[in-house]
Amino acid sequence: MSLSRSVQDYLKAILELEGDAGHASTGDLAERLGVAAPSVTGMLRRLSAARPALVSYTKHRGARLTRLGRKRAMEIVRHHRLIEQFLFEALGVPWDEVHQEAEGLEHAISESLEARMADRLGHPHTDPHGHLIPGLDGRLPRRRTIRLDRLDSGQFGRIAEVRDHDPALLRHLASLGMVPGTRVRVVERSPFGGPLTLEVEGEIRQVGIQPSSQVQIAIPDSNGAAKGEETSE
Amino acid sequence: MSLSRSVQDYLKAILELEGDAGHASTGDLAERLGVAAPSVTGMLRRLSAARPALVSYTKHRGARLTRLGRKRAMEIVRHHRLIEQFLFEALGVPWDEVHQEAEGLEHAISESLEARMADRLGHPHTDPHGHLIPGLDGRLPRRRTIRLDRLDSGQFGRIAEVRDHDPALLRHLASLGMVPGTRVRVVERSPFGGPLTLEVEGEIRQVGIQPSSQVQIAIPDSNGAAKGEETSE
DNA sequence: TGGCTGCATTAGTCACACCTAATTAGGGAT
DNA sequence: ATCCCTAATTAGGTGTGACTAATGCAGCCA
Repeated sequence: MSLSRSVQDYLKAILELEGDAGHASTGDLAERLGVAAPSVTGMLRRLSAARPALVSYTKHRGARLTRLGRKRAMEIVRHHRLIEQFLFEALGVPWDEVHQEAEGLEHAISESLEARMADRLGHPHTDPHGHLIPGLDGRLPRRRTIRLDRLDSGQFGRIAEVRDHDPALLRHLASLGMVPGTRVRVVERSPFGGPLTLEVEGEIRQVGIQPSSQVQIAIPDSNGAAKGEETSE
Repeated sequence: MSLSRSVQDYLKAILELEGDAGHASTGDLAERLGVAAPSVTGMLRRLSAARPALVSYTKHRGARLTRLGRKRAMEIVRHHRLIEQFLFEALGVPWDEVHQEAEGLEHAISESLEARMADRLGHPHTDPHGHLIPGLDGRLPRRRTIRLDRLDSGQFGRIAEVRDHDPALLRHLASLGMVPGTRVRVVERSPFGGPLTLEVEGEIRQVGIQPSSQVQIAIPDSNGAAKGEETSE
């Protein structure tokens, strides 16, 4: 039983909102998917009524993915991120465009084509925005990150990933050299949501609080796996 | 105004049937699209009622594409064939699988991604089955071909293109070395739909009438453009 | 505890694209 | 000219996924 395009989009959106808030509310889903709230209620009812259920849903209390729903969602995310990486690496599509392209292609690609792409890319672990690519089993390694705007003055770290929905934001970040892997240091935090002063690749930059909140900084493993990188400074 | 996936599939099917028979009948469309005949009638009514119309349709008389409909259909065929060529050349997808993959991807690819793929491939003129790829303007150069099973004994020519819908046929042809560009000669024709005896790359082969009918042989230009090839024998 | 406010749900439609069953039209054979 | 057969159309219905308008619930503030 294959899932319709709409259903796939709902599952992916629920997965992402769950990551942010623990559950996906009707309103948030409606906004993210660009549909009216009643459409969301209707879909959640159907998804939770299906056997086996993909979503668990209680009225007025939002939705969560079931184990199976999460698996399906992860498969879609795998498609999406592999496609992004392929477009970026193999075809040179700019990193602010790959998300939009992948949004359509993720529903059209076959498993065998996906396998071929992964092969060609050497089975990458991340997409162009630094997001981890789930394995074929739908599982992801855990990775601890912290939002750049939550770092204190003087702290530093390496950019792990950036939110990919807004092309303008991505272009802005790229123009500042802020791509995954880049090392940044917080020079100063202005209070009350003012801009951050950062050191990026030796340059001092002012970055607004909004863009900063879209950037995740890697938290090094405590067991020293990433120690080499940290001490190379 | 973008066309739904179904509409795109109808336009493409009408284009192909028009090529074979001059017009697309309800029944033929239903068979090709895998839907019931009344569904086709309904769609043709909608397509011909739309302003601007994509299809001209008279009851019991089948459908034809309008100028605009043909343009749209050609755009889809361009997507399809470029994707086939890309999968074949850039990803090594076997030629009997590319059609099926492209069937889904053709509806999901953006113009800008298509341009990038065309660029990467050096703006190819044919797909892996030898079919011509329409230009961005939706136009195709004319090319004269004749079905292999219509060739007389002793005649020879170069394979221009082969039908791509049946993977088993494609595997069969590939196993005989019968791919676009290959030179074949008709050694003998059995009467009453018996097999053809061919010479392919120096080998003598028996080929059934059904497979032969799916192979188109190039008819050399009369002005001698392809003369060099013909006389090199 | 009562009431307000905002968010969510129910109620009722619509368009799209499909289906089966019943009817009608076209075109060749008698 | 009529009959018959096949193909196509009309009639009536379904599931999906969306919408607007109207109603209902939850949680907060007083």
